[in-house]
Amino acid sequence: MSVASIRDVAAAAGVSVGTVSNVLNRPQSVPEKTFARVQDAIRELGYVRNDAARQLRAGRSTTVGLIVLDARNPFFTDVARGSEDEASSHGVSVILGNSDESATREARYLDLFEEQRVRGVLISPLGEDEERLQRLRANGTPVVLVDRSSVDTKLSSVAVDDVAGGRIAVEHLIEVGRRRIAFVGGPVTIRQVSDRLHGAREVVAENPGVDLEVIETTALTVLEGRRVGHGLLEKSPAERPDAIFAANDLVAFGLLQGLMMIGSLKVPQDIALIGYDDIDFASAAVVPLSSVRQPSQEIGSSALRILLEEADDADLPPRRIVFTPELIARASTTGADHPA
Amino acid sequence: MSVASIRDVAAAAGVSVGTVSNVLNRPQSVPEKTFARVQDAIRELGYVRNDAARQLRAGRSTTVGLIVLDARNPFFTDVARGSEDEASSHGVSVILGNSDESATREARYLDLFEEQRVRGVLISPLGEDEERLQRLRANGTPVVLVDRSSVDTKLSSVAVDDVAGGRIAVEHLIEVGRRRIAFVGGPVTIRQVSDRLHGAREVVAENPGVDLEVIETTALTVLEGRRVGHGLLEKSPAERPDAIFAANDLVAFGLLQGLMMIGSLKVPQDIALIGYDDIDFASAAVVPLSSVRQPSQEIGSSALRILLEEADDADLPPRRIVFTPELIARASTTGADHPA
DNA sequence: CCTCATAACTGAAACGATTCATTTGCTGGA
DNA sequence: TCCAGCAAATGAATCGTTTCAGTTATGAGG
Repeated sequence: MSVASIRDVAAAAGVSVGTVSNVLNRPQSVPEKTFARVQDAIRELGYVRNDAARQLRAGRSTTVGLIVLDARNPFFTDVARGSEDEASSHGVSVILGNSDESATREARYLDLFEEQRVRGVLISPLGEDEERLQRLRANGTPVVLVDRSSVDTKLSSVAVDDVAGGRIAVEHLIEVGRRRIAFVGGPVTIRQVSDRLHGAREVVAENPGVDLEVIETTALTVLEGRRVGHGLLEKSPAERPDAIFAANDLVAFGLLQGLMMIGSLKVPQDIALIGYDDIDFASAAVVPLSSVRQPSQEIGSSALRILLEEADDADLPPRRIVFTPELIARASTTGADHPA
Repeated sequence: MSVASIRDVAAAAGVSVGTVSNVLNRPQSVPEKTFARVQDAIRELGYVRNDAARQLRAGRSTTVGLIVLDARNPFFTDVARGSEDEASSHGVSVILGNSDESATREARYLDLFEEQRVRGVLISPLGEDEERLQRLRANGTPVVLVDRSSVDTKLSSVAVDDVAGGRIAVEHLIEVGRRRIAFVGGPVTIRQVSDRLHGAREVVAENPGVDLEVIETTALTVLEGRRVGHGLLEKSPAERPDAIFAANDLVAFGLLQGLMMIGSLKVPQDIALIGYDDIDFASAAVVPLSSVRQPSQEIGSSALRILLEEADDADLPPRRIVFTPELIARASTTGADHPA
């Protein structure tokens, strides 16, 4: 049951292989009658293009590779979704690799993509080591960094401005009337965390009368959030913050649990709460959670667009796109549309 | 800057292309000195195998395609992980497609995989329509269904026994001393839901003195769970259930919120609660949630194993593997290790 | 009826790796 | 010295597609 080739189709339709190829790739250049005859033969034989041969001849594939740090992180699935949609409108396919924060896995996917001669690579890289990526780029495979700016300026990148995100969150808290603000998150060695904190500090500095307390956690998890929330219960209303900016939504969830379920503080009445990332669960929390949303899909689609441009013109200068995140205000800060 | 080919390597090392190919594919058949010389040339030129040419000649690729219904569902990411790990130990790569429950996207990925002449396809298909998959199989590409048993018996499949899962959950509730059990979930048109309910009913029928109340929801969401939980608050201790089996963890979360945060019932003291899927958040809930875990990674790895066996021997009879899920008992039923 | 422009079609060459029937180079035994 | 036997290396043929220079058919204009 070996599969039909273009030669078989040509024979069945009584034309040459060149004509079949034209039907496939330049349909408008073939008269209607011939076109139909060839199409019939294709259907008859169940012919399916052999991508390997196509690619070998063309020297390039119509596939781009995407390597993400964590395939189950909603941020990355949205990025993937954005790039896939953009790709399909250009007749290109995206194949996804999940490095899962493992250097071995990352390297394996890079090997695979390189052997496949992909049109380009989108990657949220594990480390700061760009050597391999630079080399890839130098050999003619465009590389676009996702969610990380290039350390030096040799590679294009698409990222989000976490400093701006921190600003947005705290500006919002001030706007709804809060003055004693706590930042909860950590470790601050994570770039995203320190950037968000940095943005928060900027805004506080610009607003006299507003205080910022930093409560560092060891990880961005629900458990850590709950621990901190629990700790806050012991403070008197005067010493405890009247608003919290959590470094991500998971921490915010933990805080919500610690404050409301274990203790009996009310959100937002006693303490307003805003998270970061706007994960799915955010809107489904007991008190729907305000958050800062990153334009994940746009990140994916513009990364892909840049990639294809670089694929067409190898010596385009590298570009860096930085998106600004967006405020999603919900009941945990506004008190509005409280459910149930 | 065109990339080096095997010919260039051969020239650089002063050997024939056949010898380079042997170094690459049958290293032990090449004397050490020659091997080293060729390896040097490869490194020197930065030679990378052209997979397209390799595949064209070989007639088959070393890639298998995996199509999942929802790339952000932890169940599927675990399945993917399981198959990737298994694949890499066989020198095979997995490329992932996310159909996102869209027939168009599913079809697009099938087209892509077919043109790529993948070694086989793992798929959790959208509908019951297996025609296309049967055809693929008939043309020599093995297909293994994931998380769905084949309607007729033409295709191999790997799935989980949801009836058994329902049994396990309710048996556990009975074991911890509960007698008035409620099943919360829906719509029952979802096969997984009706199977779990079916298992629950079986166990109740076998245990005199145990009652089952079915509370159907319109979707398996946190919101629906919270709505039901809220409703239960109005019932007197005598009429309300003393245990709830939620059709999945999201519903269980909602119930937890409705019962504990909006009302003031205690879990598990007043009502024991068990969910299904054991999602990440389950262990991070205020009261860590008991759940039923599916062996997702094993599903992925055995699906891949079957696939490769069928790829090697095309007329192996189709197989169906059914896994039994596993109980994960936590505080929401046992009352143990309550945090904070 | 001829010429010539154009449309339609043809088919050989090329892409790069693998395979395998041959050739080359050695070594030891007679 | 010759040769059998074996290891090592060779290189042409092959996979299926695309491309493009070249051939054939068509038809308009004279």
